Amino acid sequence: MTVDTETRLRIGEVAERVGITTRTIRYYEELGLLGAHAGRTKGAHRVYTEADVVRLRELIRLRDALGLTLDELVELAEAEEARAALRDQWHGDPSDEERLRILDQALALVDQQLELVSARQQVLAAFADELKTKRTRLRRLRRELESA
Amino acid sequence: MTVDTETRLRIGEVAERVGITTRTIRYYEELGLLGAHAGRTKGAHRVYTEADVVRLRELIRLRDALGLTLDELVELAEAEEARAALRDQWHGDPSDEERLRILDQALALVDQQLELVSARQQVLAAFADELKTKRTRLRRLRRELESA
DNA sequence: TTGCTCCTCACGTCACGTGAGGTGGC
DNA sequence: TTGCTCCTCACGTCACGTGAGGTGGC
Repeated sequence: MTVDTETRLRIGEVAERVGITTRTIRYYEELGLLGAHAGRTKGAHRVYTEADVVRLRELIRLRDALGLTLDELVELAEAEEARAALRDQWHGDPSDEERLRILDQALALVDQQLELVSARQQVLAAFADELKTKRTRLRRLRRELESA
Repeated sequence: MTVDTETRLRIGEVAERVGITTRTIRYYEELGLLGAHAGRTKGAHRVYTEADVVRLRELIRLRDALGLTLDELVELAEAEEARAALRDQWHGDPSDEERLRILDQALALVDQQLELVSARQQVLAAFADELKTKRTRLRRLRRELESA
């Protein structure tokens, strides 16, 4: 899963690839969800890489599929940064207890997201069942009508 | 599936049962999603039945699970009313072609919703797979650390 | 009568949409 | 040079949230 960090993308290209508008991208940057490229002088074009596309897709999925608010996304991003900082220490030389703590935090987050996914899946499954029952009933009526 | 149309509910009770706020209920009424009880004098309390609770739950599910906008819900409600009007004719004595047309419209709507559900299910399934892979990896790391 | 829930404005907020007017890179 | 895409305000919109101030039913 190596990501191309060479190709420079413009905001319009990124927006099209992810399926959102440029306004959304600027808004997310404003909220601190997109680590605005530091060395950008005011008025200059924003420059992105494939890594930004991946990140944006992930944010959009958390928003749409799990229904997270942007505030929750910001929280999550902050927690991720904290974990990234810890991950840098990983190869440094933390104690085993420290490493366990890092892993357990990561596991808790994954479990939490899995539960949200599971809850949504149950709602959708129930909905699908209902719709299929409805469809069966309608189809039966239709057959009866045609054979009459 | 007979629905209690006896018990009179107040807006606060309805809100609690459905899991939304009273503001949302009033807003939906304003948009025409909730057939405001006609004979209500200005300032008088709104009165609901179990049927309204069922309807609201359905609207909320279409909003949350399928991501429909309120505009789309209004459209859908209008289409439903049109179908309800036709259903009243059903027992009247429409031609067989007319009946077929009614059934086909209903089937088209159900199919359309099933496709939306299916699309959402696929996204969630892919997400769940990713999270489970992540979890497995984290757990393996954790075991290795503990047995060291 | 006393709370409690309801009522109607009406402004605030979240997550962007949509121009206006101007500048920069192939 | 000419389009095209980008830039920054800044106001608009959708779907409600949140009081303010007042009235009605157990």
